[in-house]
Amino acid sequence: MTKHATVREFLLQQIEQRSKAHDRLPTERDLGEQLGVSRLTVRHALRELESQGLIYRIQGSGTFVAEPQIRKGTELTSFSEDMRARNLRPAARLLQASTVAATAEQSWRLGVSPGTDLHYLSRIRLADDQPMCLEDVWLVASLAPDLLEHDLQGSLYETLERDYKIIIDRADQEVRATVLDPEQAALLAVPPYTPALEVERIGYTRRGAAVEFARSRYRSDRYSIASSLRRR
Amino acid sequence: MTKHATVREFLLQQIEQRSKAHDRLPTERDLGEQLGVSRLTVRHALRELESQGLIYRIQGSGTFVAEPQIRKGTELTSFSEDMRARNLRPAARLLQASTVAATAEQSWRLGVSPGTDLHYLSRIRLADDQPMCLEDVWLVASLAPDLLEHDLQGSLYETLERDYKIIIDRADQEVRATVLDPEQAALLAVPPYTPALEVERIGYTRRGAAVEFARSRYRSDRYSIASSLRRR
DNA sequence: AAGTGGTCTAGACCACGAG
DNA sequence: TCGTGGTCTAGACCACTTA
Repeated sequence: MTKHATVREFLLQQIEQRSKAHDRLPTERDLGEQLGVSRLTVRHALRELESQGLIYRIQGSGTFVAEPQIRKGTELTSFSEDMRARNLRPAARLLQASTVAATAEQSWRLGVSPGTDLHYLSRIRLADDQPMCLEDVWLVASLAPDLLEHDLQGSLYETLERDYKIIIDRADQEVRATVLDPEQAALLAVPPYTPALEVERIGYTRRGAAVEFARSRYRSDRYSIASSLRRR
Repeated sequence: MTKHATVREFLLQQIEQRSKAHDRLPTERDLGEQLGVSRLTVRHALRELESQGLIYRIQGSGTFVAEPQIRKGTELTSFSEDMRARNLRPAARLLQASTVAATAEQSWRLGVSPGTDLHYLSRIRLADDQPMCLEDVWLVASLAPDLLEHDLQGSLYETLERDYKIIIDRADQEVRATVLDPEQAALLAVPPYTPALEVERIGYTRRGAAVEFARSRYRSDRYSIASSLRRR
């Protein structure tokens, strides 16, 4: 536990338990003296809280508690994390799992040669046992050999981290509106041709190696993407 | 121009003109000595570049140029800024402009009393003269009196900033998939019942005062939302 | 005029990665 | 073992807000 983490936790307590929106927090100098750390350490903690949208600072005036926001921010989450954050229980039903050769499009997106082995998973993702989205994932097979012999009913991100020490640290994502064809609609238990949110994602490690390409189609009646945006 | 801004600009030059992805940048100590600033100032600049996804740092190893990402990050932009970033020319065609009394839902979202005066704008937003989205906006009238007498064919955010010194600094946004009814489809020049991205946004000032509530419906054949996400 | 956050310095030690 | 980024200190001055 670093010192700035201690300061951050202390402030989180204050904010959540003893403050309302727009309450003034102690000055940086006061906090440092009170907690026995330097002002820079206090500022480090405040910077983190500000980037999470929990506080705002006005030069010459002070530091204040922000109004509660709908969602923390726009951060990368797995389906399982996303559902838990919505107080829903995530699960998966495996439709198909195989190893295939990368098509031209897939190899381009994943930065590998065409024909490279990819693990392909097709799953229905469930939330509280109700169908939430259809998910197709292609993973670079050499990074996760024998993946298909693991349990594929749970969080792929957690399996990759636990069994292969692969952390998806960053992703490029594209969101668009689409409609479900009759087959897809049947799998999601909605009428044919209802609208859906289509999310395409390429996941990378911190070093920039592409690991997965995923395409998910979410039921529009049960799913929307909420986020807090900030200027600059 | 602060010193860390100078360091940041220097590094941007290096990254854009003399580097490839995964090239190693000079050490923090070297940069400080070379540019005549302290290590903390260098770290400030590096932190900004890291948060923009332009570099990544590995403790014990070094600082490296990141692979180019599809979009900078997820930041709050006006329609006009968004279109310009896509190399399209933004415009607006005004359908309706009036001052109305806030409904229960609107007053709740904007944090004002029901019945409060709101400016209502209904516009077709164009990109290179082609319809891109339908936009309905409600603004707290007391914050921007006489707004309806201004030019409403351009960027609302720029008008608010220039004429009223109001800066939308933060927004809570929700994205979902929907379909266009025949009237909406006609205005956007697409077939009825085609899918669309619906974006609802509440815009706030830095101090947390709600300024606008906007609902936009984007043509799914011309518009998608791309973003880079990061862990934590 | 006083107090706030914003910037900056010159040092120090620690945790981690690689040879 | 050595060099890297990560953390931290005790000061200083500046820019801005508020009274």
